[in-house]
Amino acid sequence: MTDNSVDGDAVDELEVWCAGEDWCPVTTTASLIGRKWHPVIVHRLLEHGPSGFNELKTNVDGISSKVLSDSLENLEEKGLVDRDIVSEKPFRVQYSLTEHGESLEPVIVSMRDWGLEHLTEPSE
Amino acid sequence: MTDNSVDGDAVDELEVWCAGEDWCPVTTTASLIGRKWHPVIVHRLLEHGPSGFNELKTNVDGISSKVLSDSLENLEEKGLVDRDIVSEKPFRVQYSLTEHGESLEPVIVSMRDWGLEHLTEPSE
DNA sequence: CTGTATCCACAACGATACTG
DNA sequence: CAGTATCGTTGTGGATACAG
Repeated sequence: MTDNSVDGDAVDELEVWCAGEDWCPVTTTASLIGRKWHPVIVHRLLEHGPSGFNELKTNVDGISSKVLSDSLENLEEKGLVDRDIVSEKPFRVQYSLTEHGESLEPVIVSMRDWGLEHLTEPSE
Repeated sequence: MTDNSVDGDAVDELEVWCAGEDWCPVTTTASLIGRKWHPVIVHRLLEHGPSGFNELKTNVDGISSKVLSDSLENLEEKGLVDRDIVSEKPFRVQYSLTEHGESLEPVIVSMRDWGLEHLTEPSE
């Protein structure tokens, strides 16, 4: 390895960085968002910005309260999502992405693009 | 599709394509590779090319026979991976990516890059 | 080498209902 | 609005052993 410059042209080839080491960025990334709903939730937050619980629930489409709740808790633990109480009287909460979470945008975008190009028919 | 509205400048904003419809490319993509090991396996196949079972098992690092077997079967069902018997006498098999599977490269690369940039310390 | 056979544990998911 | 409580099902992961 010349010098493992992480970005830019290093992308043209998928090489080393995992050789010999016992961790791998793909593995680690997958452990954070490699779940059925996590990428979708992050995506909705990217798309719609900070959202309330039910707003998110509606946007995510098909997720149950419990699963959304679990997922958000998990994303919080991982430092990808922030939960802020914006109002006590009418109890309102806002979920938003942390910087860490926002940085996932390229990943989510690539997933979206792939889905758009290769899965135009979900019935497959 | 070089015309892809999906890439390039379209990325600056994450908008529509999911509005009103009951499917979403992110959801669908996540349902295919939104698992702990799937992206890693696909990555290894991208990196090392067609691989045998144990070769893959070694490369994936830490995965058990059962889980790898299960995952490969799942990836096959999804049309992302092909399994070819290359030799009967000394029984040898080769797993390789289908075109569909190879097309996931940008997604895997983005996951790798994100991991490299944001998770230099897996201990976090 | 290429897996399968078990068994087990636990996480994820899902539906429904219900509370503050 | 923002969740929790339950319960049940399925999926995922991991260890060990064994078979073609």
